[in-house]
This record gives sequence, structure tokens and C-alpha cells, in this order.
Amino acid sequence: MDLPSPSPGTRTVGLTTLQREVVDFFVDGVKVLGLPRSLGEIYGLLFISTEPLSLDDLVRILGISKGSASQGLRTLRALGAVREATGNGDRRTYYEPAVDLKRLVGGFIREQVRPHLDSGKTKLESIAETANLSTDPVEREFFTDRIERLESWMKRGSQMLPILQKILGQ
Amino acid sequence: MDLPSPSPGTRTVGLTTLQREVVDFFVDGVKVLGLPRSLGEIYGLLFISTEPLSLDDLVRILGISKGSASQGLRTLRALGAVREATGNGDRRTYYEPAVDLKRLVGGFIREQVRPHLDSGKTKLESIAETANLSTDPVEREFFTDRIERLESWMKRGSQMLPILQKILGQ
DNA sequence: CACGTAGTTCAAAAAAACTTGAACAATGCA
DNA sequence: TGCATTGTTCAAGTTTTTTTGAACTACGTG
Repeated sequence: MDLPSPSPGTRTVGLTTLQREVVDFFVDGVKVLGLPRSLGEIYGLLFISTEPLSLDDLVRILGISKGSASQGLRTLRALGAVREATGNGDRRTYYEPAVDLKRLVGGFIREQVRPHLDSGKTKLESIAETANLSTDPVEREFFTDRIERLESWMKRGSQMLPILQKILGQ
Repeated sequence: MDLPSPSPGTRTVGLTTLQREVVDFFVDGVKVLGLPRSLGEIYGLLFISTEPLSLDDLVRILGISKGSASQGLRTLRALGAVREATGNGDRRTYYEPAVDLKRLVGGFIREQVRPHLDSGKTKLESIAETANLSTDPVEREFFTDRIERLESWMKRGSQMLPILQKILGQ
């Protein structure tokens, strides 16, 4: 139940200077990845907390709504970016961050990247069919060429992912 | 001045079915990258056009405003995703897409990824200073540990980029 | 098994991002 | 130089995304 101890720096609104800085750091980070700010706030605070925090802690310390916190935790769980801390003789659930880059990257790829790659592949098939309807042979060759290029991009993208995970995972 | 020839498929609003499909494909694509829809529309149309197109063509065919088209072309130019087509005995500028993945990825990294990595690095330095103000040694060790982790993440991210470019570039 | 607290849901409000369009600037041609 | 046309800028408007909060469900304890 203890609040994260607010030693270093002055208190802002509920957050220490350090907490504020780390939270901002992650807010920027998730924005780059196209995720909502609240995810960055929640993950950032957990990341710099010595103890697991409950939904209620997040609401209180970050000053966000229960709805945001609940929704944000759900997404972070789906991404594998937080896990429930075990063994607090307490009714509520406490969360701690996953701090292993491999896991984080893996979750992001699984939840955010793969679905798009897959739907892209489907669309590409449909595009190829449409292009085949072209009657002008010169034009059709041009279309085929472009579509093949897209297919090659997608393929390279897919090949990229495991390599990326491997390198980042160490 | 010639419109892209609209052979395959029925006309939608100014776009052939194929054009519409390809444009949608890229609209989705740029959204994943956190770029505005108009960029996807413009690049997508150029990508599936046999001839270079002018700003005016884009406005007319896509049904977007001159402002969007101008702004979108500027960003695409900055990303190195389009280039001006040379030698049309004509006053206006015509554009064609860069279709080489290496170049596209390189531009994206240069314009969108690097700046964030750099500003992140700066922020991290400030965070490290703040953490050093902590008086409790146990807490300070925890902070230091977490910050080192962040630094390692950033470093791996930076190492990643050239590898990525190399693999995608072929 | 009833009460109080934890957590979820989702319609409405707020904020952020994108697009428009009209005024303006630049360009080149006669 | 003056005219016509291309291209840019940016405040205001629109759309999309995110957050809020109140009603609801789930749960566990006395």
C-alpha cells in the first residue's frame, strides 16, 4: 500500500521530479510507437517504482481516471509489458513492469505489427487480382511490376522481425 | 498533363478500383508509421501511376485540398519518398515515387526515428542527474539500475538502425 | 448472503491531429 | 513590367483519437 517514496527532487502534482521525468520519457516513447499517452504514463511510473502498484495507486499518483488506468493496464497486459505481482496478502491486484527488452519488443510485434502485416498481405492479393483485369498489356506489366515490388517489401518486413527480436533480445 | 489511364476496374470518385485499392493500402501503411493519411494517398497514387503527376493532378484525382497536397508533397520530399521528374517542357513540377526500399527506410529513419532517439538520449542524461540527488542509497541503486537499463535500450536501438537498413537495402 | 471495495464498460466530453480554403508569394512568359 | 498560373502558409474547421466518469459487474469477507 506504500506510496513510492518521493525522495529525489521536489514534488510536482503527486509526482516527484524523477517520476515526472521518467513518465515523460515514456510518454514520448509510446507516442512514437503510436500508442496513447496514458500507456506511457502508467508504464513509466511502474518502471521507476521500487514496489508494485495497484490500479488505485496509478489513479491517485498520476491523476488519471479509473477508466484510463483500467484500459491502459489491459493494453499493457496484452502487450506483455506489465505483469501481476504475486503474493500481496491483499485483495487488489498489484502490477510490476516487464523490463526485458526482448519481451517488450516481442509483445509489440505480436500485437501491433503482425496484424498489420497480415491484413496488408490480404489486401495485396486483392490488388493483384484487380490489376489482372487490365486489358492493356503494357499497363498490366507496369502494374505487375509494382505489385511484385510491394510483395517483396512485405516479405522483407516479415523476415526482419525475427532478426530484430534476436538482436534486441540478446 | 495526361491523367493516369483508368483502364482496370470501374471508376469510383475519380479513382479507378485499382488506384483506390493501392491508395488504401498505403493509407494503412503510413498510419502504422504514424504519418497522416494524405501522405499515403499521395504516395499511393504516385506509386501506381505510369506517369509523374503534378500537385494539381493530385488535388483533382484524389479530391484533396491544395493545402494538403502541398504539405504532403513537402513531407514526402523530406523523407526522400518522392522526387521531381525531370524534363517536362512545362512550368509545373511533376513528381514520381522513390520505389527503392533502402531509400525509403533510410529517409524514415533519418527524419522520424533519429530525432526521437537523440532527444531521448538528452532526456536520459537529465534523468540520471535527478536520480543522483537521491539520498537513500538503496533507492539510488535501484534508480541507477533502471536508468542503465534505459541507456542500454537506447544503445541497442541505435545499433539496430544500420543493420535494419542493410538488410532491407540489400 | 449482504455489504463494501476492486475493476470494467461505454457514451459523452475533451484533446489532439489533420484538412481545408482563402490570402499571399513566387515564378516565368509576353 | 504586368499578367496569369503555380505553389505555400496558416487560422479556422473538421475528424479522429483519447480520456473521463458514472453506472455496472465481480468478488471476497464478515
